Amino acid sequence: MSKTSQQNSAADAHGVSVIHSQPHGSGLQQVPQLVPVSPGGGGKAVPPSKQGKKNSFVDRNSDEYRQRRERNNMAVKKSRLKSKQKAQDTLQRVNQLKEENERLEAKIKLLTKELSVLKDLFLEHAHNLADNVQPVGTDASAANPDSKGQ
Amino acid sequence: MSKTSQQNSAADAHGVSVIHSQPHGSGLQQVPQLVPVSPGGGGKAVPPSKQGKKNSFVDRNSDEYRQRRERNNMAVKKSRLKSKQKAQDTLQRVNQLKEENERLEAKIKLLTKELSVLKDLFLEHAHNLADNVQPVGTDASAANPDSKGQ
DNA sequence: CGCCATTGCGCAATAT
DNA sequence: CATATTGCGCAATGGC
Repeated sequence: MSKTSQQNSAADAHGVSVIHSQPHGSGLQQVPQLVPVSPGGGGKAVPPSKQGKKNSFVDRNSDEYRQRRERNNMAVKKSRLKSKQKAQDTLQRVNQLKEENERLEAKIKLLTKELSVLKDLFLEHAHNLADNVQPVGTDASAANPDSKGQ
Repeated sequence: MSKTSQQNSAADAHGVSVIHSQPHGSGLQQVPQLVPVSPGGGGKAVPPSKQGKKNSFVDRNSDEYRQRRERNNMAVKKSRLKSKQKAQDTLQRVNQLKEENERLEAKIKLLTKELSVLKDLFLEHAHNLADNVQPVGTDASAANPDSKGQ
């Protein structure tokens, strides 16, 4: 479980790999050192003959290469960490929303209850009007025991 | 994408790799073929010739090995797919909860409005009682302009 | 052109 | 012993 290490080569498409280099050596052999790069679509493989200086091969020994690799490895680690972090945040968001939801449901329950109480009061009052109360004003329309919901 | 076989080596701990080969050739050399496995025990390096059956080396050419690798690769793909799926589900869950939340908030708004209307009616009625109405029954409690909030 | 970020992939160690 | 997970490096590719 640590990192850094060593070598190898590949052939076909890109599924290659290996690590390499470490301070303390262990220099097993190296093998080709130049590897065809890019599997490309239907491209065949290495053009038989030449390749000026920078053809389609990669010198796995070059400092350039190693540096590039190391940088990419860092980038990859960083990116993955970020990704993981985001996933975790999302999970947290879910819990947060769930809590918020419960809070809202509770509030709804409360409001509903209050409404129900008030409506009952209205009904009761309407009954009172019908049973025990008489309008006093000059307008007779008030004698109407009218109670409607919502 | 394709698979099967091939190369490379390693040294220190594990960070190796490579893929295998391909039907059509590309037979770059092979190098060691036997790789020390596990940092663990103090195995030396590859014994030039044989290795009984199971010493601390891995024959990267063995069918056993290749089969094992292939199975693991499948498992890995499967696992990653599953993982991705789960992450996506979580995201979906977030949106779902957000919608639910909006729905609840709307409902709260509505209920609050209704309550407010009813309370206003109560107040108005209470004023009517005070201004134009007189209780007729034997019960005096009806004359009470009582309105309390929340 | 190069650089960093993402992403798919295989390997190997380890967890289940 | 087999599969599932996980950390890691490589290479291709996308975006700047």
